[in-house]
Amino acid sequence: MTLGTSQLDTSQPGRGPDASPKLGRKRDHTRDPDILEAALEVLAETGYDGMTMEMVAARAKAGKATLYRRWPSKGELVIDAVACMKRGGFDRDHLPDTGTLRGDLVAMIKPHAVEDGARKMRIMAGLMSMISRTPELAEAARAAIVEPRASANRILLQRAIDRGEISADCDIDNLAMLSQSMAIYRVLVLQKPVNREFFIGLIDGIVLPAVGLGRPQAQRDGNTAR
Amino acid sequence: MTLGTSQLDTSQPGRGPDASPKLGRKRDHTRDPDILEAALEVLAETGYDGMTMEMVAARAKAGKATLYRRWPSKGELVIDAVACMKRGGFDRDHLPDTGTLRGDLVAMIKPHAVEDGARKMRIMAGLMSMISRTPELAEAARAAIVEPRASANRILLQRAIDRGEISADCDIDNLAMLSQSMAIYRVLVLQKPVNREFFIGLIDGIVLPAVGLGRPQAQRDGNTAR
DNA sequence: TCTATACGAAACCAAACAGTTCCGGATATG
DNA sequence: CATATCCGGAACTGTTTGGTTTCGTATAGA
Repeated sequence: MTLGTSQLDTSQPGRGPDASPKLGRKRDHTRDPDILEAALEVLAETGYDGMTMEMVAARAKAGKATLYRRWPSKGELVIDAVACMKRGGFDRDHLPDTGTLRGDLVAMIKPHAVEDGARKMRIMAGLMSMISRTPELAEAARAAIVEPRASANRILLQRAIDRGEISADCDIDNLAMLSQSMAIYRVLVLQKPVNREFFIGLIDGIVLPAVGLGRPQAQRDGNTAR
Repeated sequence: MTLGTSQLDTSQPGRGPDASPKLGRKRDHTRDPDILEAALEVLAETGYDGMTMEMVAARAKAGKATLYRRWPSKGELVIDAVACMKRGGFDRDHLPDTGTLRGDLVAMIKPHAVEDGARKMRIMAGLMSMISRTPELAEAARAAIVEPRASANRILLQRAIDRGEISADCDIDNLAMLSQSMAIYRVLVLQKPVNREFFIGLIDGIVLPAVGLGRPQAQRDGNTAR
């Protein structure tokens, strides 16, 4: 949904129907961003079940009461935190446009993007146990963590088709998810680092060959080391 | 679910020569297989943190005391259960050999294998939260759940290379993990079913094109359709 | 300055759960 | 039958933790 603004808890005594407080501080939940950020950090470090509200409160230098004033439960807080994690979403207009598919794909692998991706993978790992039991959370995670990159890849591939670089028959949908899938697998299952070389290897070893661009043997060194 | 003497662990028949008790019952932890099986079921259904020893005991129609007589902790039980989950491992000698890579890959997609794979995905999901904090568990899960299929794929690809069907340059390692990666992603993140069509689509849309066999529009009809 | 409000800190409560202990019963051996 | 062992079930303990309440305080508006 929208930011962390669910509905205000109206359990405070004597609140009038008018929502605008005439007196006292009017700033409304200033600490929300800090708390959400803290929740994401703890989530990435300990996973959903290992995470406690006290950890989040301590990390955000807040009190547990503040958390519960704002979110009715731990689950809601996590959903909100994940949903608010929109940063890193690739904007349609800021996508690389190098003229070749390989150039575009490689240009996507900025150090910042890799690092941010690793963080997201860790968050995703922390969510895994809960994700299969909370469709709402699954959707939030999908939209915030993996969909941005997948749709960016989809756009890049579509552009390559439009300019005639690759065939229109290509399985764009699966190809767009490929790097994310393999990255999750690598981090969560193989427990190996996801770095630039890994992505390059994927591009040159699978994606480009799969779209008929062959293996660009001259333009880089061997990645299929065994 | 109802067990009826699983063939998981054959530790009870031939007792060692040394440890033979002279009196009383000599059956040694007969219930172990049932308990391990129950642990896997509960694990798949509720995840590691949601799983309780009482659930496992109840499912196995055993007492909690029996569990703790045999395993020192919940963690140890889970590690053992995962490690004992060897079934479904593809034997090197029972792999399909149809003469073509596509034939072999498609032959791997038996209904039983798909169903079993889905179960393993669920177990893996349940383990996720714990897996990053318990290297021992991570290794057990990798060896029991994903490695068997990956290595089977590797063998199939290698055979295709050996017979000259595909180039030796292919990124075998990544290709062998591809279907597993995409399946995990699909089940856990996309929450869509992993069925035969999905795997066929992967083979025809990505794997075969990536190894230079092109898209087999002519050789098989109706398989790549939606 | 006064006042209402949101805040952080800490105490508190109830439920759930890992792990333990005890006991009656089943069962195989002698 | 006697005995030794293992089992299932249930009661019990101690701890953790989600969630609540209380209270002193900081702050912004009147």
